[in-house]
Amino acid sequence: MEKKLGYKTKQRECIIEFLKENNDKHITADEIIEHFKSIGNPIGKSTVYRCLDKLLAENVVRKYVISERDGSCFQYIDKHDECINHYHMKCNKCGKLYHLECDEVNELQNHILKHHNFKIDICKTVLYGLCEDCMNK
Amino acid sequence: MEKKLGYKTKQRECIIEFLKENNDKHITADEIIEHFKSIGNPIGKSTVYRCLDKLLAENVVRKYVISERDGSCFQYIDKHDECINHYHMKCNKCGKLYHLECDEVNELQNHILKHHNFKIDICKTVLYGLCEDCMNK
DNA sequence: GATAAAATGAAACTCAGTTTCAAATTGGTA
DNA sequence: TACCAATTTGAAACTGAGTTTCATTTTATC
Repeated sequence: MEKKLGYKTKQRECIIEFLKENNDKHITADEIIEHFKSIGNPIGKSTVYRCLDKLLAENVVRKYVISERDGSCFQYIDKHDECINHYHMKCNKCGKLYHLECDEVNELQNHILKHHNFKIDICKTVLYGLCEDCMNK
Repeated sequence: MEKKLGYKTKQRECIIEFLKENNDKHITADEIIEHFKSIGNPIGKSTVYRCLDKLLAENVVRKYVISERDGSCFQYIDKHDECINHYHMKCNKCGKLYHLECDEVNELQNHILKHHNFKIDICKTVLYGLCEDCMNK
């Protein structure tokens, strides 16, 4: 078993560190670019995008495609955290993002896997609809 | 009750007609533009996009955001057809799109509405994951 | 230190979608 | 029919996320 991790570079380490520090948030590529520019340590656009692609392939980060408009979000995967079992629900009207943790909903995954032969990727799946606040308006 | 339908224009009628004829497919804005260019009756890009926005607001068409890469898809809503009760599942690997019709899955909507106060919009929601073929590779 | 493989970054590009604005079309109304 | 305001059109320029190119730099290894 070889590890094909490629070379360790300063840029890569910086990006990982930044994502680690913010692993309770969803961070966009642009936010990474802006952050390093603002602290006087700019990292090129293409480097950031390429690095994120690699980190995704290596399972170091999760990618969320939440907005039609804005860019994809990334989140560092903490080995200790088991919070991969929640869905995202996004309101079409106000744009607010909700986290849905519910055993019954998670059961759905097993159902779809068993009966429809499809293995759902919770991270990439966003349930769109109308939130309570917007329903009552 | 006034109807604020705006003016009827040739372009608008052509686009509606084209979507009607293809209401078993998912049509992108670009496909509309190409179609009318190819038959020698070009419709401007901005007109197509604006028209689709309006048709969406008027509930004449449904909009699907299926691909990260390609454009959104539109589908004419046939009044007689009740087929709004199916989800889309998209394979992360091969990109293939599957239609999921299943009472048990649809039951999920009620559950989420009752217990989590969120009204899921089936059309806009795409379940991402791995399809059978790609799982076995 | 020399070397090959891999990573960087500036710049130019792609592509879906939006904005701008002058010109054309629509649906009244005199 | 002629006129008019409101609306729609479309070419062109723009936006913004993400990609590609390629010369230069960095990395790990010998």
